[in-house]
Amino acid sequence: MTPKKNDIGRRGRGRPQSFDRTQALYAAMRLFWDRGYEGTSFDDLITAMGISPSSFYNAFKSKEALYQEAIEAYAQASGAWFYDILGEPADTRTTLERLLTFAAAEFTRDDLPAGCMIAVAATQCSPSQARLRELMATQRTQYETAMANRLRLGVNLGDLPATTDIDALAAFYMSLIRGMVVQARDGAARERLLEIARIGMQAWPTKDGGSSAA
Amino acid sequence: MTPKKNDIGRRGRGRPQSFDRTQALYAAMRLFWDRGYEGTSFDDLITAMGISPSSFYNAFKSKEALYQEAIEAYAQASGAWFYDILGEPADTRTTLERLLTFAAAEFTRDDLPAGCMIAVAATQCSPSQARLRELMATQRTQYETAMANRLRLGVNLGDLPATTDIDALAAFYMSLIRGMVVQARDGAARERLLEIARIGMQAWPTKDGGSSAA
DNA sequence: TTTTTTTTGGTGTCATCGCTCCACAAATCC
DNA sequence: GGATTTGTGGAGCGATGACACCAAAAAAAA
Repeated sequence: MTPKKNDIGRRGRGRPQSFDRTQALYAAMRLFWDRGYEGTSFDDLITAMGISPSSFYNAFKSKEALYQEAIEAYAQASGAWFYDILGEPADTRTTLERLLTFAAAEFTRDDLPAGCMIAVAATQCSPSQARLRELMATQRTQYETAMANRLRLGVNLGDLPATTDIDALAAFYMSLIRGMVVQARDGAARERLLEIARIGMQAWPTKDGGSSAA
Repeated sequence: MTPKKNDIGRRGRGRPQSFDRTQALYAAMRLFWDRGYEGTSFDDLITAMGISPSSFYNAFKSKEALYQEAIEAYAQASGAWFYDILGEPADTRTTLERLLTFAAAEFTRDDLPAGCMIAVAATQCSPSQARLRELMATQRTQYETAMANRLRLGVNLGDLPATTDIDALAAFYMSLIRGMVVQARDGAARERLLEIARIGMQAWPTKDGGSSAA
């Protein structure tokens, strides 16, 4: 709570900002996370951020620009585990298992809104928000591509059969994760998400690429 | 386009409605389906329904009441396949397989909005829409409960191991379906959803309740 | 035909949304 | 200290959202 200096430092002469820009951004992020873009009003934002409209406009340009910044902040703060785990030097199956387990935990933290800010955002919105919708779809595609790349590496490493349909497998696990997000937002307990994750790992491809039926 | 009589018939004396209430309701349903509740404005609605504000108010009471009617219409028209398939006299695995396959097809019809009206609706919304949010969560719970009941029947029929965690398995498949909805809304092709469904069936419990690993 | 009941089109209204403007305050620079 | 530069609080604004009202219209009932 100690008022820190702005992270980008003084920009020259003139009156300094009376608020912590980073802190305000995080407050906005949490609101957007919980309520979505359209569900968060300007007044909600400036109240939660503790600043006036003019300060808002001066520091963040517009609600839409703030949302984009909030997404970036989310990706770096609360979404980094995804890429972190993908980059760990474990075998591919273990990596996916850790990813799902971590997702279950992250989606049910009691110090942050439930679920994920990006996973199901702007899937239903007014046509005037088409840009936002495409932005979120792009974000989701990027996460899915990152997973696909890790799975492809798994094929190269011999962790997965050469016949594996990488893109489909990535789509499957991302679908599962997004469904977990809906569960979390509807109030599901962490244990429930962990069970979903465990069952999801049963779908992991076998050497013969076939079913798990006896 | 021929003006049909209202499906509930004349209600007595007085001027008859000049529009088809059912048709107007379906037009509203499609808008809500595509844009969500908050993303659909009053003007959008009356334009798509082809009626005036007073006719709207007279016939549907309010936007929120209309939304509830739209959900019911959706459940009966575009969501019925879910319960239909659950009620088919196939073995449990086949039933789930058909459910996922049908979902992939239904979520990518070109004559209707992509995805599902309920699966990811109101997961992020303003606090003023708390009632709506709970309504949608309840709807989702009902679909999940219906699936759980069918799975429980499967245990009783011997289609599933007695040790199966029914609720977890239902949560898993509903999560997958909801994730498929996000994929569909982001523009995924039907084939992609079918692949997700196919992979999802790999997670089907085996007799030993264990992994499919060799 | 007259009365009664119901629907309709058009307009008005009140609140909210997302800014925007401006006079002032608080720093730095000289 | 004065000039300059930048941020701030608060008031206001145009647009949109979701109705709400009312007089006219159109049908059945008498």
